[in-house]
Amino acid sequence: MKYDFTAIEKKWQKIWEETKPFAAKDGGDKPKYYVLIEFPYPSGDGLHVGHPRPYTAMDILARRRRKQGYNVLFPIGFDSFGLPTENYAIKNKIHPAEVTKRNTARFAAQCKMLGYSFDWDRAIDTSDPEYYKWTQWIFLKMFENGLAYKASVPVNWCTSCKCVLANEEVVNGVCERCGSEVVRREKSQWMLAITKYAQRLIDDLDGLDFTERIKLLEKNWIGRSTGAEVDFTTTAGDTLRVYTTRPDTLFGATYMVISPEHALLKKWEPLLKNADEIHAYQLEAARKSDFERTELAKDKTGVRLDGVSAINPVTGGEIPVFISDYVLATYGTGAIMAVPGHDERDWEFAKKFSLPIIEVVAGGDVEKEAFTDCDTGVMVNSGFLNGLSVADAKTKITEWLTDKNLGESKVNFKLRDWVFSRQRYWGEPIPMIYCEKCGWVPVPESDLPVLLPDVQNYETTDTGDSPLAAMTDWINTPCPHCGAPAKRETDTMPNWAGSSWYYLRYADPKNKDALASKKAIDYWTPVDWYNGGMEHVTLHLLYSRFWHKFLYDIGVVPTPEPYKKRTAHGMILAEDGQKMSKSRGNVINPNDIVDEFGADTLRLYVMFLGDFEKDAPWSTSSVKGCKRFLDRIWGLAEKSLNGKDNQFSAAHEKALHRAIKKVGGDIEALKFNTAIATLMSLVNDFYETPPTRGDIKILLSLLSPFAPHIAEELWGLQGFSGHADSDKWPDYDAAKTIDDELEIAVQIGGKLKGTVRVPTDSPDEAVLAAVLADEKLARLTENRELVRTIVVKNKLVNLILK
RNA sequence: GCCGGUGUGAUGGAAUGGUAGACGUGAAGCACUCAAAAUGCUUUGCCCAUCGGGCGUGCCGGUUCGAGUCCGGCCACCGGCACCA
Repeated sequence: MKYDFTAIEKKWQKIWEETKPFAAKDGGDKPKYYVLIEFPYPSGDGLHVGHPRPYTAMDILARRRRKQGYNVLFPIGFDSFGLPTENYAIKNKIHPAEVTKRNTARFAAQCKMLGYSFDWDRAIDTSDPEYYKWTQWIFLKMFENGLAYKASVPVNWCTSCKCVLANEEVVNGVCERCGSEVVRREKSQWMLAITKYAQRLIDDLDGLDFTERIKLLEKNWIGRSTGAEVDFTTTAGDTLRVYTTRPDTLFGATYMVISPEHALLKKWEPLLKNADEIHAYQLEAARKSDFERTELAKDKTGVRLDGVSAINPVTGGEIPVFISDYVLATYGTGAIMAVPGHDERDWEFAKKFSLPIIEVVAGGDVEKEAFTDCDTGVMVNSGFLNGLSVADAKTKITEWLTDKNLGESKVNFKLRDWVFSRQRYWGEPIPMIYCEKCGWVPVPESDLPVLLPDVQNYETTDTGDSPLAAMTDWINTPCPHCGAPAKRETDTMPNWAGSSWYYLRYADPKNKDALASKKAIDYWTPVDWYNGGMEHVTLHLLYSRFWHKFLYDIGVVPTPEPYKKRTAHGMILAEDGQKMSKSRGNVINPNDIVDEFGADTLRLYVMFLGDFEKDAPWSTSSVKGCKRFLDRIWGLAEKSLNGKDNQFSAAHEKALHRAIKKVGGDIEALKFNTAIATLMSLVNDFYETPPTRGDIKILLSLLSPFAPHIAEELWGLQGFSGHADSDKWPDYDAAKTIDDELEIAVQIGGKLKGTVRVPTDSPDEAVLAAVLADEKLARLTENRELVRTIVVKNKLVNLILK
């Protein structure tokens, strides 16, 4: 009989659909294990061959855990709110909800085609009102706790489309759609105070089993720095507060720079003799996009404030104040003290504007370049700090500033609060109402969800408001507080909202009274193993950790962290080594591969093609190697075999024990490629010496997480009891993985000269005797004095001769 | 510029400081076949060669009995961040 993968895969998928062997049970005797993949965004293109890599990996893990006796939760859902769907809907004039329905159906069918052991009964959809009701509820809780606030922040504004653009929509400083200029503009937006959690988001990484590169990326992104805030008095009378990480260099501060957006500029306007020039500079800076501001960074620009200067608090000297766009309004206090001797940017600026450069840390040549080394320098020209190391000077000056009430130590983060408003239709409505009298009033919990109304036109508007702004019937609503006429918020949430808590909903996806029951959350969370893309580490992963911590603080979840373990997969590249993308036309569709080779082959291949954590190019011609492997297994296992079901043959006993150990260990270490190589070797052995029933049973049991359909089919054909996917993961006997006799490498002076065979665990003398008994090796040692012998047990002998 | 990562046969990739190249692809040969495909078996890092020997993991050095692996200094490529004071 031929290996008819199409029929076999359909058969088992139907059985799984009907008998639901992968449905998770809420409770029971077995220990729980929660395996999570990043749920897909159901785009119109369907699954591409990149999706199966992480999905198959986690499916293998989930299937192994079930065989190990765990109660496994391995859920799936759809992150369906978002811009691509909305744009597709606009282009094709189909309602986004309709588009979502079609796309999710297609994705689900594709996932089923690949035989994933998801618990489909728990499938969720972030655009389902029953779901986003709770996304809105969390937002309300955040508002209640002072974490959600409305603020005016700079956004990308297209001068022609008259609307706000996402950063991704700004390409080389111009609007992606119309090619016109994009400027920064202040706009009132809902914000989430993620910065209040910055310290905890860093600290709590320590206790988590995340791969190091993930932790590092999050830490760098949050960007903690320690320094001090220092007050400078000005001739205008106001205090100008700066943030610095080098308070030790205060004596070397020869000028100050404030950002063009700094609030004091407005106040100081009457005092400024060159107000026009400053205005022009401010306008120019505003006109520049972030992109230009950083690209043109090499050449420093700025304008000196004519009419206001500052006093250095330690020297008492009067120093000039500049505005320059190299100082960011959004970091620190939006103002800096400039120490050109010890900061590269300040040095450049000082050179350009011929400002004095004072050396306050000895060790370099400040006339040639800024000396920024903190470890070796000694303080000079710094009054009471002279002679101290940089570290000691930092401590002393900070104490001094605190003492004199001129400043204090301060920690800053690069992380900014999260801009949470989108002027788009296809997202969760932000459940807030604006009342002239009461201000922003939250929608009462009992009125949730605030349903996304049906609109005729969901295109963006000329005014930059959400398409919802035209829905007067929907907008106008009485104030929940005083009953006066009021208006709903028309902005929606960003696509990261629904995915920030979805793993909680899986615990209890149909709950109508809470985002999930306390019992279900206590039982299932935290997620035991979460795998996803590296590109989500600084967005989704961070956002969801933030939300989870908030939910922990208000007593909704029992742990401070949502995910115990996080790993990340590499991308599958096209055959040319480039990223797969529709525009390059190099995308591989999994359906084509499944049609030609079968789902089991595709699953094997995506796991076999390289190191799971690294990018790897696709190769259609290599896929057939995996198909051949399955064909060879089929050839061995479809016919009737001798032997007992639960006994290994003497010929294969060692190889089997080793394979059980290796495959299990490799799955845990994400080394799926070598796990499959081990199985391939085993099959090669079986072609040399025919296997017994017991041998084949183990092979199928180990294979079943990787290629579940064929394993199950052959299991049945052999008449083994039960199913391959529920059969206990086999145990190995460490003693039986060891050979009786080994080949020992023989080196002379560190160079490999030959090998000898000796019994395992032979004493050193026996090994040496074997070496001398070898004619060739003995000849090489003739007439030479043995100076030293190194023996590595069961591995190698190294003879050092004179 | 800063922070990561990577560099191994024709090729995708294996190798707790201990026999480099497992496993797969490709290629060559043999068997089966009228023939081809499929399948099975064999060979396949490079150089000289008869046994055998020499050289080999981006480059240069170091540590070590022994280095793809550890250390120092380069080079190249990929990714992220980028005037964060």
